Amino acid sequence: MPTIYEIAKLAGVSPATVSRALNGTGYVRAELRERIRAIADSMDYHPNSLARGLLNKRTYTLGLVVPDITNPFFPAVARGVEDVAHTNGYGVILCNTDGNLQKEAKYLKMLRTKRVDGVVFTTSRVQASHVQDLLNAGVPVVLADRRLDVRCDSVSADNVDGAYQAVGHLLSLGHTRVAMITGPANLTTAQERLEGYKQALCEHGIAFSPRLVLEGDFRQESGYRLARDIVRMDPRPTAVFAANDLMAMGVLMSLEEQGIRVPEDMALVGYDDVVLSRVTRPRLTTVAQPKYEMGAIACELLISRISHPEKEPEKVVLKPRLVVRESSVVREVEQMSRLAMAKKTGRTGATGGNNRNGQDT
Amino acid sequence: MPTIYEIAKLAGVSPATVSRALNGTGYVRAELRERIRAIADSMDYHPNSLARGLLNKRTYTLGLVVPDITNPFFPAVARGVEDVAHTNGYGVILCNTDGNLQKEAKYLKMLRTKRVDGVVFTTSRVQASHVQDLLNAGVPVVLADRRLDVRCDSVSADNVDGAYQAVGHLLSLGHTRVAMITGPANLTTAQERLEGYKQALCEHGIAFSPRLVLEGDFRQESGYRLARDIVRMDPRPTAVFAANDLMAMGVLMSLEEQGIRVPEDMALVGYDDVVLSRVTRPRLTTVAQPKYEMGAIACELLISRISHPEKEPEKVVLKPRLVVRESSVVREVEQMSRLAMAKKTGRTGATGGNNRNGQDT
DNA sequence: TTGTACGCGTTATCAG
DNA sequence: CTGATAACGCGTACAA
Repeated sequence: MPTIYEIAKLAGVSPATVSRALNGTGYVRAELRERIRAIADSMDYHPNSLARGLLNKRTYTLGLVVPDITNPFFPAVARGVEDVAHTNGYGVILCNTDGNLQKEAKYLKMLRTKRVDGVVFTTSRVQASHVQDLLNAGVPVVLADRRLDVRCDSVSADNVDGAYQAVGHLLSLGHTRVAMITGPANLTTAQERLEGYKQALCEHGIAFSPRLVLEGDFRQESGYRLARDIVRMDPRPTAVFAANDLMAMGVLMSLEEQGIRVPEDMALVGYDDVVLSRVTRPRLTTVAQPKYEMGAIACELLISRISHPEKEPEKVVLKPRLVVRESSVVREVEQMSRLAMAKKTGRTGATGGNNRNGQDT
Repeated sequence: MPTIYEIAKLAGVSPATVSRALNGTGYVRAELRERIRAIADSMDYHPNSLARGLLNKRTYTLGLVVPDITNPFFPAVARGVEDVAHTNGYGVILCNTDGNLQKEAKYLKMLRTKRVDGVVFTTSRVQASHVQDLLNAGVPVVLADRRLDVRCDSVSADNVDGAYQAVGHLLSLGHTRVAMITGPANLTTAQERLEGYKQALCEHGIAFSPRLVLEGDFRQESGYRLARDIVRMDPRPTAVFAANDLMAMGVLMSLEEQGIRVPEDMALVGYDDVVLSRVTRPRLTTVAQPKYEMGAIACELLISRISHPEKEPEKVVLKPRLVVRESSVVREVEQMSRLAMAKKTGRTGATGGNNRNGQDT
């Protein structure tokens, strides 16, 4: 690994001049600068960011803390973070905590030792104190998709609005008895989605009935199980809103086994727009979260805060988007558009190349 | 950010002693060591890895280059890499190249500037020269799931064997006319899977017929389109082996639309075991790749090479595993086991908690 | 057992 | 326009 000293020697100048020439900072005779650059290139010189960071207290490295990158929600967020980071010259260190506080603590220690310039948190159960410690130490933090009672920037999606859109959609199709399968009552996302359900009913002048609300656990099996309870209700609901796609998937399977047609006999809407929801039969109407944008905005907030440590914290709330597919409306036109789509594609890739812009559209 | 100097001042000793006390290196009076540690803790001291790295030429940071973390294949690999890295005290910088060589070059420049101790490559079209440059610069490289004519460590899955298992499975069920939809002919994975198909036929004494082989592009649409050609063949094949799950998914949709039952009228096997294959109707028989293990082993190889730069390169080849589900065999028992599974689960999580060990099982 | 002093590679400051 | 020098935080010979 060559250093500016060796380059300086070869160029017959001082290290300081090499530094200036390479960084374009300060005055260097144009011709000399070119010569130095050429020499640096020929030596395959790469500046040492450790030495740099030691001096200017900037590492151009960020930390990204997720529970598990393997969980389908996070790759899109991570991609958003990483893209913005990269275009701004930052690298991103990935941390999988599994929601384990000790692991989280260990990762944070590593990040601090590496002197990262900031951290994006996307973990479900963050320890408020962990975030606070970071903040106290002067390390900027942005929370993505998490509400936490800490004074820092954050991005999240409006779960109330998402659920409101979903249920509003069903109600405007004429349904009047809409059952809901919620998530665990202690999670804010679940609470907010229930709230949206209530608001939609209210707005449409339909009384809220607690008996139509069943608590699931965000896993497929609970949807599968609770669907049977819904079918047995008297009078039977004509539509179901599941607080996430996994549970909706379970509902779908259960209904199929019971010979109940979707959407003809029972309409169904999920939440999250995981890839799965595009390939079920019928394809699932659902609420898409702007995952990529969440990551991207989180990273923008972070980078902006790094240069302005004292400005007021921003709380960005993104709007989710209802994606109407086949599980909620009887007539459909998607079939044609899908075929049209297929025509214009020609890319190949080892594991099925995809493109991020197609992620949430 | 406190330094050992400030700690030294408070403890009334020299910085060197603090360093020794904190690192447990060299002799320090036990009582003094404890006192120093206590002071360090109270000051929330974190060693500066930049200064350290500058000195010992080790950053304990690795680079992970993937085409796109959003592509369902890579999170599991990344998780494998990251887990092993973390347990060995390394951090991992994530790089998404989108298969774009210029982006790749830019990332590699960043990684070199950051003086990462090594790099794991998992990108589909790696530039051999990029890898070679790294190697020449003394940066250890491990290739995961990629064959490349470069002298370095690698891990990959045996695609020939996977295809061989898949087709062997169909043949032993009594099928004699098995069609195959391959991937792009220029990709080694596609070539190898075709080779496995041929070997299985050969072994079972069935002549290879080129007319039964159709070239897809690893995308769902090509499976959808080619399925029609297969149905029109005379005599019609009774089974299809698709070189990946996405194409198998397309086949499934097409067959359903044509009123051809799977597996009764036509058996189907895919490749990759993406999550999707678990929720289709019927669920897809497929070949599971040990993605997590690939990542984990890649990282182990890398770390081991970092300490032994001169040892012979290792080429690890992992065995894929056939996962028999409903799309290939008429009688099924999975239904029950699924219900049994459901009973013993109780975890919750904001976005549907999952666990990585369940990834490939 | 502890302290002193140097160097890792850069850049910023100050002379020249 | 260019060069010398100090400093960033740490670990480690070497001296005490």
